[in-house]
Amino acid sequence: MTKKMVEEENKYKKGLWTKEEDNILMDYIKVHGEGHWNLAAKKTGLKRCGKSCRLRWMNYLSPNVKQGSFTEEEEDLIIRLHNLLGNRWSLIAKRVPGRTDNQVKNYWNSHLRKKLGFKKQNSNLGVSGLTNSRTVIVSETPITLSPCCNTSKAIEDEASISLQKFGKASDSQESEIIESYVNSLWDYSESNLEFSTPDGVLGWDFFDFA
DNA sequence: AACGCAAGCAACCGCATTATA
DNA sequence: GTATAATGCGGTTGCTTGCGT
Repeated sequence: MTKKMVEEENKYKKGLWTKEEDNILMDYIKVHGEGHWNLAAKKTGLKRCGKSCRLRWMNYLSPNVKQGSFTEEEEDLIIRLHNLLGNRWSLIAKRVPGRTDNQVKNYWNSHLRKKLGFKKQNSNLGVSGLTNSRTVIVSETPITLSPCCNTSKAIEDEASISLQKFGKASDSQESEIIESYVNSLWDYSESNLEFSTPDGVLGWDFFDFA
């Protein structure tokens, strides 16, 4: 390792944030607002990179972040959203008020995955091809669900058609489609749901996004 | 009391995407 | 159109804490 590389590595502090660092960052954001994290890192004199400042604010310091353990309602919501979206933590977090993607991800990995008997898996579910099958593809044993609701199916079909229509959609287009799809499905599912499964393991509607 | 182990979580890393010059 | 910087995301790491022996 060259001297320059060592210098570069020592430029920024790593590890847990101290109370003092938190206060410095909060004071800065109170005055200047969020954003421009690299500038914030420089101006505050914190030996942290902009990325680290952003993460600290987003995941811990922001008044919008809810601390403490997850409620049953939140847990329920996360499970349902994960079944719809896969490991798209930021999308899931947007729908769990006060929770960050990191919180949701940690909670899923440390509590829910175990609880539900999910295998560890690399998944980028949720985007590249809605199918008409209703299969849980991330559980130990795939569960095929019987389609029992025309409205839900219609919403799913519409999302599928939209995605096909765009062909190779850009990420933002795709996100938009998924967003509206989830909204529709979510609104719908709030008032309905309880799909039957052959073994009764899970009681909601699942879609195979693979 | 001391040790080892596992769980939980904060933070880091690498990559992708978006914005700006 | 291209290069560079900034931001966002998801996977992973490693420290802390609690529990069992």
